Amino acid sequence: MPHSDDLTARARIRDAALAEFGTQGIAGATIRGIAKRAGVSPALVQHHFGTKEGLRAACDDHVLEYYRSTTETAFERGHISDSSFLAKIYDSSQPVLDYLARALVDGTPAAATVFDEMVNLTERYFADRPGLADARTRAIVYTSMRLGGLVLHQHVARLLDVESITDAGPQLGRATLDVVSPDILPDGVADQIRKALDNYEKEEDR
Amino acid sequence: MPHSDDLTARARIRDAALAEFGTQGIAGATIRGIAKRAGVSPALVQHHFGTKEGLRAACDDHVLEYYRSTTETAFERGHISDSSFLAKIYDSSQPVLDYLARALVDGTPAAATVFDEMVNLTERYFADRPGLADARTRAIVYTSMRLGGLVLHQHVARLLDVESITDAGPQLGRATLDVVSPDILPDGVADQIRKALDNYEKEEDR
DNA sequence: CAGCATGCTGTACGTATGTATAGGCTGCTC
DNA sequence: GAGCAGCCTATACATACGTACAGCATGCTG
Repeated sequence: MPHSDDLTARARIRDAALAEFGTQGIAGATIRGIAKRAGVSPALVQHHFGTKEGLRAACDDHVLEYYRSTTETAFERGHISDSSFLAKIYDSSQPVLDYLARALVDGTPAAATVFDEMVNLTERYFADRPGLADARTRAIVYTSMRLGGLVLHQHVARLLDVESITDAGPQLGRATLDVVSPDILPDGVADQIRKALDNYEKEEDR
Repeated sequence: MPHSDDLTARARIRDAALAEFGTQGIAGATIRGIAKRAGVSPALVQHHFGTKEGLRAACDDHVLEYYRSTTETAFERGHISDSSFLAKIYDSSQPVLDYLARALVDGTPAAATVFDEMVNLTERYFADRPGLADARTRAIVYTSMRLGGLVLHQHVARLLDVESITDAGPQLGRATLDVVSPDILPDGVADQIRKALDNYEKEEDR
């Protein structure tokens, strides 16, 4: 599905850029490398996006819009349970995930925005659970922890001996449930997620 | 204390490299930039470390040795409670932390080793707690989560409005206690950490 | 004091990279 | 069919980078 030939060249370049930025880092990626991956000339990259920075900004826009649309549909369907929402993110295409992980470390504006909005969502979602720290700090720590698995995906995948962490979704979901305190989740959500994980695996077995 | 003039030029170059690699990324850092930061000529960098890759390897070695020595002293003192151990890591000098965070994402050998060893330690430390996932996967997820706060330190610091996350140690510690399930920690450890945090703050107030 | 190793610098070279420019091909409009 | 706009390429250029090399000062050794 990804990288199909029926995409416009512009879209193919953007996808290639996401992948290259994601795997090589923003500084490490090159226009020529991106062009090669997209199967076009380096000059076409410049034609569509102007400069490397412009291309990176376009990637930022794309990831941000992707993030916004997924959270929005999650909201519409009413089940903005934090986990299903984050599951959406993990269902993103690999290039988008790789880029987001890198962007969070390289400090692009979109990554900062995604982080901030996730913190805001989490803070609201967790409501007023009692704890040692204030709700805001807890939301920040929780978000950094959940995204940690994304940013460090290569190590998680390596130790689990899978190609991509998306190949170990339920396993990771269960372990996450073990690690995260049920006290900070709204009542009943933990059970809800447990059931969802079971159903997911049943469907996969068919 | 860091970056003092009484260090050998070789050590100053290494520290400068840690900082540059950490802030700019490995591909983004340049020999010239490192030399400038260290206050030496670019040629001296080459004289001491040969190539950029050699310099990076030296940084890897340094971080790995730093990590090993801190975990070792923690072992010797008998309190290899995971948290105090991770607190040690967070007490590392800023350049070392920055480098480690980048190295985990850029995928250097030392970073992979640190990750693996932390997983092993965590797995042993958590012993045989019951849970949905196996102990190994839980250790992997837990480690990725804890290191997530390190790798994403810039966003955590930004939202907490502090210069460095080391300026918010107890606050982050408390929030972490809120987020992490007490069930996976050995009995009594949560209380232990709580007390340690209180003592730490008392000492700081003096 | 001659010889030499060590730490350090200045300069130079080849290459890769971002970017600018000129031009070609296709398909549409009048 | 002439003209033109959009998509695309080939070539060229300036810069920054990693690296090689020759040389200078200092201090130690015989």
